[in-house]
Amino acid sequence: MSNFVSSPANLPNQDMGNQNVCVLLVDDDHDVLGANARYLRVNDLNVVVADQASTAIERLKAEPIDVVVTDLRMPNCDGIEFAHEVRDITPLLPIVFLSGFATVPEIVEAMKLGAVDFLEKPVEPDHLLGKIKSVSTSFRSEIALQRQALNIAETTVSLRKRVRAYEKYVIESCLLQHNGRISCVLEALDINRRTLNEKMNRLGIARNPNQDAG
Amino acid sequence: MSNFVSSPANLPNQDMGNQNVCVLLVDDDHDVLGANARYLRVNDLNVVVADQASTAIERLKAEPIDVVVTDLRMPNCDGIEFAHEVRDITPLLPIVFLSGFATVPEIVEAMKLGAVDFLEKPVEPDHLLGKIKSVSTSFRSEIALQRQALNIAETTVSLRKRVRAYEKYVIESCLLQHNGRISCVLEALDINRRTLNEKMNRLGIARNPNQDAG
DNA sequence: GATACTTAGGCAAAAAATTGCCTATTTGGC
DNA sequence: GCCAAATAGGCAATTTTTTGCCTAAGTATC
Repeated sequence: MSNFVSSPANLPNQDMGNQNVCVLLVDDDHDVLGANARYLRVNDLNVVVADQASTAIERLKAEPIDVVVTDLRMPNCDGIEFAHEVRDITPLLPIVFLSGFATVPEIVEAMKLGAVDFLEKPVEPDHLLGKIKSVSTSFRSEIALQRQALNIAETTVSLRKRVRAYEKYVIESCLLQHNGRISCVLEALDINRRTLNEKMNRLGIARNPNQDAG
Repeated sequence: MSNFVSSPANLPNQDMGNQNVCVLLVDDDHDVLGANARYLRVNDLNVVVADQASTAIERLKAEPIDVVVTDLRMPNCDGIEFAHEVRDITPLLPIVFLSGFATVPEIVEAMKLGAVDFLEKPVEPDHLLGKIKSVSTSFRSEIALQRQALNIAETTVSLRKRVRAYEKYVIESCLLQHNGRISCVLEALDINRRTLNEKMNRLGIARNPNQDAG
C-alpha cells in the first residue's frame, strides 16, 4: 500500500499483513527511537525514523508513510508545530503523539489537529503496536467512508449498504486492534457472542488466525 | 437558528448574534452554574442549566441547544459518559468541557468525542463567553469534525451505538443535502418510505421543515 | 490422556425491523 | 371548495436479527 490518498474507494477488507504499513517514528531521544523502531520492525512494520522535525518532514515527502508517531516535546521544534507541517503535506494522515508531560492546552491542540491518539510515555511497545495497527486500518476505511459520505449526490449507495460497510469496518478494525482475539472484541463492542458470530458470517469477515504479535 | 443536529457535514458559518445562541450549562456546583449562567445571560445568550446529566439530557431533547458546556467530573455520571449520551442524540453538537483536574486519557477521550475545547477550572467567565461565541461561529477543526461525523474516532462505544450514530448521520446529511425533501432521500438512499419514517422516529431525526435552500 | 479455555455453530424462541395497504393531514394551485 | 402531491402513521404480515442453550472442535497446560 502507499499513500492513502490514492487508495481505492471501496472498503479494503482484505486483511493485510502488517508488513505493508509504514510508520514514521519521530523522537529526539535516540534510545527510545531505537527501541520502538526495533520492536515495530520485529512485528513486520516498515519503520522510518527521524530524530528531528525537519528530517521527519523530508522523509514524509519522500516515502509513503501511513502513520506518524511523534514525540510532543522536541528540541528544535515542538510537536504541535510539527503536526501543523504534517497537515500541510498530508491533511488526513493519522498522527499519534507521545509525551511524558503535556499540558491540557497542548493535548487539546494536538487532538484538534487530528491526532488519533495521545499516549503517555513511557509507552508499552505492544500498546503502541496495537494502536498503529488499528489506526492504519481504520484510516483506510475512513478515507473510503468519507468518500462515500461526501459523495452522496453522485453515487447512489443505499443506506443499507453503507451501514453494512460501516459495521464491517468497525468490527474488522476492532478485531485487528485486539489481535483477532474474539473475546476482547465482544467486550470492546459490548455485543453478544452469538450476535458477533452471526454478523461476521453475514458480513463476510474472516476469522483471523495467525495474528501472533504479542 | 436551531439545532446543529440538522446541519451535519457542513460547517455552519453563518454568523448570528449572540441572542440566538442557546447554551446548555451542566455543572453540579450550583454556585459555578449560577455565576456562569448569569454572566452569559447578561451577554445576550440563551442559557439552559442543569445540575446533573439526566436533567441535561432531557433539556437537550426538549430545547434547541447550540452548544453544551459541561463539567467533566460530576457526582452521578461522569462527563465522558454524559458526552456519549449527548452524541447519541446529537452526533455533532459542540461540547465544551470544563475541569479542574483531568487525566490525559480523559482529555483525549473527550476530544475524540468531539469536544470543541477543554477549559481548565476556574474559568474566567469572559473566556468562556468568548469560547462559546467562537464555537457557535467557527466550529471545531474540520478533521475532527469529519472523524466525529463518521464516528471514526475509536472511542469505546458499543457497536450498536456506533452503527446507530452512523446511520443517523447518513440520513441527516442526506436530508440536509436535499433540503429536507423526503422523496429525494428515499431515492438517494434507496430505501422504503415506511422504513425511513420508522428509522427517523427511532433515531430521533427531526422532520426538517422550512429549509428554503439558501 | 485429562482438563481448562476459547471459539463455532445448530436450533428455536423472542424481539426487532421492514414493508404493503389504507387513511389522515398539510400545502399549493385552480 | 376541490384536486393533486407530499408526508405521516396505524395495523398487521413477513422477514431479519438477536440470543440462550447445548454440543463440538481446536489448543494449550498439566
